[in-house]
Amino acid sequence: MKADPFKNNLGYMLRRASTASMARLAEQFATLELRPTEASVLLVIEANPRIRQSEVGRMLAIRSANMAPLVARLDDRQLIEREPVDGRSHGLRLSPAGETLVAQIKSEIEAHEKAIHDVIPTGQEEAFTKIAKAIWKTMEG
Amino acid sequence: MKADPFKNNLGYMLRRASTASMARLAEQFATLELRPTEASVLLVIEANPRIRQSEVGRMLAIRSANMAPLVARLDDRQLIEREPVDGRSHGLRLSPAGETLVAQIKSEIEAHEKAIHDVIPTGQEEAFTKIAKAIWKTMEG
DNA sequence: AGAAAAAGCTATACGACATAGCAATTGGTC
DNA sequence: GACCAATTGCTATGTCGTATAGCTTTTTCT
Repeated sequence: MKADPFKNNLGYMLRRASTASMARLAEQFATLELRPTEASVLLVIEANPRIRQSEVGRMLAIRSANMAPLVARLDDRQLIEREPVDGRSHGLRLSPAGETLVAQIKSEIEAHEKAIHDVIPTGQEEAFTKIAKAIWKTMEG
Repeated sequence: MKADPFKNNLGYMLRRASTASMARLAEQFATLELRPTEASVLLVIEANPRIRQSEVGRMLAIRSANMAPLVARLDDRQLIEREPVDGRSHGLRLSPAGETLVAQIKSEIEAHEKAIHDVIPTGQEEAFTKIAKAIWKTMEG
């Protein structure tokens, strides 16, 4: 047996947990021909009809340079519709096909969340989530 | 203010926490001209002198196809040395320069761990780490 | 009116990870 | 001992998320 220098290393556990969990989620979304990032964009649009893509990018930490082709793909697939808000920006909203897809996304995410919850000792889910959020907010920026 | 569909979403918080924390760690390592993955490989080698790179890959979940160029870089920089173990594999160990660098890596990681710990309510660090590890082990494979 | 900021975009690069396929060596089984 | 399967290390290549640089057009502020 080899010595593990990352035993009980908080940052390392966080990374492996996130990677493993995202890999599994990506598999789920593959059946919808969606990547996790695309799914997250669709969810934000659904929750905020007519949102500008710059705003979506700020919420999800996706730069405008990366939002552009991403949104273009969703538009090409007719999952979203763009309508001008002013001369420089579009408001995004889901198309009917997008609405249908988001319903499936939500169900996949629900299953995914449940799978994670099942690993956490009862009563500690909220505390864990809060700490993860605190780490995010503290470490970013 | 926009509606956030990921409010209290465990998987999403995990991902953002991990991304933000890794980005900060990568900045720290940049001064050493090291990427986090390279640093982790050096730590495993230090903890297990003469380890084969296939074994390092298994411990860190790095495939042999990706290990090969990674280890080659470390060898080019003379941070590690390879000695034949049998006809098909090398044993890896740190060079003197590698030892020096690992000391710096450890100090960076210590600071990083402390920064995360400071965000967690006292007494909950261990529980949090344990849960992260459980999520990793459950979700992977 | 002019400068600064915001929005969307293209081109391009990097880092981590993936698959496919290959040569050489080792191990297990008949 | 011969043979097949597994292991090791490797190249080539693709994907995904993210990054910077630079550009145009439009809006906002002074």
